[in-house]
Amino acid sequence: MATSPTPRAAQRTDRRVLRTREALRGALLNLMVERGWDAIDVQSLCERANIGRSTFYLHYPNKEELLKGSFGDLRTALRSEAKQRARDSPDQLAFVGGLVEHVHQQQLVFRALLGRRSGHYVQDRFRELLVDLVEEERPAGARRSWHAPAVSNYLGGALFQLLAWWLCASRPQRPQEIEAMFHDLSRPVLLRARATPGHPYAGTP
Amino acid sequence: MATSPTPRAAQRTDRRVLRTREALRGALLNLMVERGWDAIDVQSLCERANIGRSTFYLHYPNKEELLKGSFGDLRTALRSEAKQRARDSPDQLAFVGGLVEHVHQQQLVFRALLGRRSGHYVQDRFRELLVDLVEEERPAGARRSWHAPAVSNYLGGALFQLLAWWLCASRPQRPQEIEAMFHDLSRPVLLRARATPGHPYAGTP
DNA sequence: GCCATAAATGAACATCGTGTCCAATAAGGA
DNA sequence: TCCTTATTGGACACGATGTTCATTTATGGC
Repeated sequence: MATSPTPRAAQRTDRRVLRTREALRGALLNLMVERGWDAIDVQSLCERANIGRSTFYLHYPNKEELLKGSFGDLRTALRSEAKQRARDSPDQLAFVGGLVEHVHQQQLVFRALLGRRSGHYVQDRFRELLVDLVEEERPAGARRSWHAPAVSNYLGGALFQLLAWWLCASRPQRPQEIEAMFHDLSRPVLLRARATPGHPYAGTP
Repeated sequence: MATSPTPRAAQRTDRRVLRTREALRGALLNLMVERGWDAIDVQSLCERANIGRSTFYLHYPNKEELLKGSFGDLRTALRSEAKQRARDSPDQLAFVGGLVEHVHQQQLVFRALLGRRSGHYVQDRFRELLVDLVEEERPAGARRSWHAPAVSNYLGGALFQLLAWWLCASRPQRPQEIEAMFHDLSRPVLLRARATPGHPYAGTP
């Protein structure tokens, strides 16, 4: 039960559990912005959600699992938005535009996600998500050799850090500027990665 | 006292405190590799170091501060190595070679530093360190406009994630391959960043 | 609408890690 | 040697975690 907070089927019809989980996710988002992941404890989570503490453990074994559930939502949202944008424009990494815009609109949440007061678990999953999104948008032909995932990680890490820098220092740059910059810096990376289908990085034994 | 574990002067001559702090740093490294940052508590730190628990608090207010001290050492080590390499070769980002080699030799430690069982605090400081190293090696002329730090963050994040991917999936790539790949992917980024001294990312109002 | 089922509640409990304090002891340095 | 300073270990209060249970309350099938 506690391990599958979002079963794909509507097997969960009982409104009570829906309300409870909804409230908990709201409280999580709320407190994340307010205090940062580390400073959240189950106690305050339940208070904010107006829920008994024992009820929490009826749904999730710990706060990490609650986050995992909520994160799944963000993941699917970003992914579908990404796919849509990918259809509209044939450019590689088309999802970045939507992502940056989304991050900009939800500044507070993402600052909590990426910032100094975030948590290791949160950041890792977000970084992983970015790398995945990059990976998915790269043409299948470019995925042959070992350095394909390396390039995805390179770009994903770069995107992560660029966003973190943008958000956490509360820079005045507009989202379009960030997007343009990322594209400008990444285009040559993609071209170079595509142009070398073999094993170009053989090193010097 | 506890806030300055590495005073630059030899004001601390008492061997007892030196031994104690030495032992604690050793234990930290040891347990970091063995369990990961999150799973370390002061108790086991002291046991491993053969030190009374109350003694720990005589030196550091918590385990984060102990880490901060140990991290300072790594920072200066990498930095001096970076400067030396930078003199030997005129390439930008010359420090990467030494870094990758160092990471390779100390695989276990760095896997603990970057990996899934690391901690938010650890990762953040390491990422920050990489961004700083990139920043320092970039020519002064390229640091004018707002996007200079953005480029440094881009590259630092990319490097971080590339290393993390390399280490944590225990890829068979040799350090030279990783270094070559990073340089290959980053050279166009540096060129592009240098070629546009103005505000090229104006966006579309 | 009734009722069996399932969820929510709150209080109590054991457990663990933290950080502080202190008196006694051991070791260092001049 | 002798004074100073670090170490020691045990006790303490505190706060958060996760579990259990008897009781109350809401839901959905009939």
